[in-house]
Amino acid sequence: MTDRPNRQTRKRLATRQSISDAATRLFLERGFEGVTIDEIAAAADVGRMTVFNHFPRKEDMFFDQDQEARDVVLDAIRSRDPEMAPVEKLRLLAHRLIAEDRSYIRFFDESRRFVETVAASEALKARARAIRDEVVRSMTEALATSFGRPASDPDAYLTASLLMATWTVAFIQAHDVYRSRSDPEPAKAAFLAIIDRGATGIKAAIAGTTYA
Amino acid sequence: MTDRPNRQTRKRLATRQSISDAATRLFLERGFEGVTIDEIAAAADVGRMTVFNHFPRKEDMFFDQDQEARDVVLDAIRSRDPEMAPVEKLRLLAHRLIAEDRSYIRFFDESRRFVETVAASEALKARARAIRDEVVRSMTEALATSFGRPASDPDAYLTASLLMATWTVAFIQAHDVYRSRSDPEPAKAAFLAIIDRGATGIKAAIAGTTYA
DNA sequence: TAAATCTATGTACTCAGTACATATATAATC
DNA sequence: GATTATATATGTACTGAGTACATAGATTTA
Repeated sequence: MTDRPNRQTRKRLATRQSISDAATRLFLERGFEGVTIDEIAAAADVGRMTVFNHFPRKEDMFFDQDQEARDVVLDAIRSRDPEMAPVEKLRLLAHRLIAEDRSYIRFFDESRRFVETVAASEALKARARAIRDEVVRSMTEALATSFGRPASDPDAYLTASLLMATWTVAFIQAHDVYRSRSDPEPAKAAFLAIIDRGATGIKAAIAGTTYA
Repeated sequence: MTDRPNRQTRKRLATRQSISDAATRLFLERGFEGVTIDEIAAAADVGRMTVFNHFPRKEDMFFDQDQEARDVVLDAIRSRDPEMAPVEKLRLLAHRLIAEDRSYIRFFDESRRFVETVAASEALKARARAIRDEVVRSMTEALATSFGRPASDPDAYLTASLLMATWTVAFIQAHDVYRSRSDPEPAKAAFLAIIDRGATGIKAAIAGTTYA
């Protein structure tokens, strides 16, 4: 199905990947602020400007894989289901993702280093927050349009914000548990407990609206 | 009561204020990215290093007044009241602040320019998000300790996050309404409608916990 | 008054990011 | 297949925020 891209594209993607790989490795080793663009360029054996060609911001090299995680959530919202309200659908999605041990909500040593690297850097935390904001906007739009409402509907915005707040707390809290116990199971349980609590609350918050 | 500070302190505060004033005026005129630190120093008639002395980050010059707003919320949480749960207390606080027309939730031309300046700058939006994160941490701690729980209690964290999400949506949505209507009254109504919805949801989310 | 401290400020630096030019590889067209 | 167009890699030179470090002068304290 998916045509193999032509040589130009293959080369471009290979260059991009080697920059991303070199950068991520260095960031995990020495921390985000402990690595310069010049060092990344040298490690990936490309010119400095090539780095900026592929990643306009330094932070983009670290958060280079998260599109898939966003799409899973957005797809769940977009595939409107007359049988089930979106909040419940996302709650069940969380349970399924945990059960299936999907990489972006998995608890293992590398994800711990990842989380710790973010926590140690103001710039990475800032970018993580910006990404969450952008996902809230996408969720708002997906919710509103899939119910035939204007894209900036306040109820959709509130719903999306509360969902994101819940998922964020669940993620951070679960990683805290994992850090102290080094066992994925209690972390998973903590994650789902918070998701369930949040879902209960959000349903109450939007009772009586289009999205209930 | 409050002793008049000594001359050294008075001079320091005066210098700080004149930098903050010059910076804010320039930011509102030309946008955050359109002003350099050198220009701010010149406008305030101080050396460049003096600016960094008082404001380690450029963004600090813009968000220089918001401590009061944070304290009002945190004080409400800290003054534990056996008669009323904290979520309800904050809901009523929101109504009171709107009724009293308090400056940090007021809708008038200058606040609109302020909000628009933030919206136009990635750096200012990033700092606003960081401040919200910090307030969530303070609220979590205030909630947890005022109920005699460990400072990082997950239920307190979820409560604080949902509260902040609600207040943020209310603020942004209300300013959207104000921007389109130029009338504070519908904006106030929009603000309180969202606060009330959020409060209902959060109460449901934390039913059965210490904080209900 | 002398010593200690605080505040303002200068110099010189690092590093992310931008503007602009250009060479080279690849793709598209005749 | 030669030619033209485009995409990618890369260099040079710059801007502007922020840091490290030194120091002068004002103010406070002993």
